[in-house]
Amino acid sequence: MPRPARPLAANKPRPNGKTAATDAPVPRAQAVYKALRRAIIEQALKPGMKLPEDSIGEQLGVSRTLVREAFGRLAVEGLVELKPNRGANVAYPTLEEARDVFEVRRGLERLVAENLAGRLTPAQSAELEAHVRLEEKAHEQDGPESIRLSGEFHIKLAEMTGNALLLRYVQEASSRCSLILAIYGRPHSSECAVSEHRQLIEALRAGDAARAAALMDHHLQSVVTRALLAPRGERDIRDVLAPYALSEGLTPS
Amino acid sequence: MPRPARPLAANKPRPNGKTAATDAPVPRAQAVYKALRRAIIEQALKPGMKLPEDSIGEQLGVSRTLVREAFGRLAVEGLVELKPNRGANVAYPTLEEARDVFEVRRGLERLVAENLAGRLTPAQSAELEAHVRLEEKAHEQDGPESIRLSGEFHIKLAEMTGNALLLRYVQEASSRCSLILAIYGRPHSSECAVSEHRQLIEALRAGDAARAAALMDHHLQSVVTRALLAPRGERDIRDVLAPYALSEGLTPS
DNA sequence: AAGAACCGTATTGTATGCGATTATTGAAGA
DNA sequence: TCTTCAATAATCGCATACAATACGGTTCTT
Repeated sequence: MPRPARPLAANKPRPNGKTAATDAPVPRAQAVYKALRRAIIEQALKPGMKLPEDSIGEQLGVSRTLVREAFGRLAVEGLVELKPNRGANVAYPTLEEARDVFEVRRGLERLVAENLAGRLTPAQSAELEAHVRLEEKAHEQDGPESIRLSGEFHIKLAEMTGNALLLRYVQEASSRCSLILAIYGRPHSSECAVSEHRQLIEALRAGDAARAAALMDHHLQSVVTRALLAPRGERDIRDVLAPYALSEGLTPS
Repeated sequence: MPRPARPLAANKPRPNGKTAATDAPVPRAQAVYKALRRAIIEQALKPGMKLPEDSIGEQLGVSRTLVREAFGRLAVEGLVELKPNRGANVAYPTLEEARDVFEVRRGLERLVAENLAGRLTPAQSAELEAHVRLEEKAHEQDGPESIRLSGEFHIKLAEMTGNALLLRYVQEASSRCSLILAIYGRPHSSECAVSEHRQLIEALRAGDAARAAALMDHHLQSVVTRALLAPRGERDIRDVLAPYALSEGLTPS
């Protein structure tokens, strides 16, 4: 069912011939990349889902060329799996990969904490406080809002280091964590304990690098145990059926 | 001057019609990606160099499409800079970016050290020892061999963690370090002190995670001070002229 | 002669098309 | 009824073609 396929938000007609102030003609390839990235992170595209080039291109109003380019980049970031001659899927990390991601993330964010300890400007400090207050508010009605906010807290911290590479890696790891929690996480345990965020800010402001690092480490560790313990949606049918077989005295080959 | 343009190692004509056993038809896009990546790391393509799509495609025997795809991925990894409508260049990291990369790398490799401490199998241990011996031998004649080997030592360590993401990040950081040292590094100070590698192995084998992490940290720190201190080729004319201005009592705006 | 506007060329951005590979369906055989 | 196999449909891999943009040199203006 080929729907109208509106040509993506990008590059509006622009009434006057002049460039409208700071209007860099951003390549649409990047727009496609961002769109897919968001769709995956927000789980509009679910883990493991097939990603056919032309239907996606149709939906976004671009040709397969651009979609392919986006796939390539997303594959580097581990958000899509690219199988030769068999197309692309939203990545479906194994439990092992999940552990790897969390381990690396812990290392990275520990670095963030160490970097930031004793270097927060009053403005940054205030921004973090405000953010935590938002988290608390959202935590009460426990919507998806809560999840998004706790994620953003960590991104904000990474931004404040001023280290672009560190930010990129933290973002990447975070994205993959979203995927992972979508697969293996409990329904909606809002992943981060707000109180732990508070303590962390405290340590950062006090300039206690070691304590900040330890808090961060522990914080992320507990995210794993809190949210990641129960593998729900199995990837392989065999995993789903195994317990049934056992209870019936059958032995899977 | 359009030379013959031999079609890349990929997909040889294959005399018999049959697929030769385990012959996965690797996508040529990936071959292009790898080729460019290596060329950049080995500095056949120098930092800042222009990368025109069609001449590169011609040389590799592929169309611009594949070259562009490769550029996209390399850009994600920070090895090329992609400017809209103005093409691609080999990345030319600023000193600030350089520091960022080294900081992240330190964090990552510290993680490697912690992960590996007390977990080295005898085989791995032996492999590392052998590698260090190679380094020592190469160190005497101080060729480019020496540099390559010290880099590989770190990659080997990352591999041994079994953490794919960690390996990827360490590799990425290493690649960018190559670029950085090509710009800001001393001519051929073989970057790593072999003795430090030895000590590290020692600590890993002893299972002393804290000491291993500290050694790694210190080791990478000293790479920076050893090799990175003297900014040679400046990117910006202003940097070059500033000292002259000062010595003449002029004040740059 | 210095600067601005113009135009041809080179290069990039994107769509489309064709051959190749894989998935699917349905029929014949066991 | 369950396989095996073949024909067809769907999808991918890649090259090519066309449109849009930026660069360099030239000419025109002041």
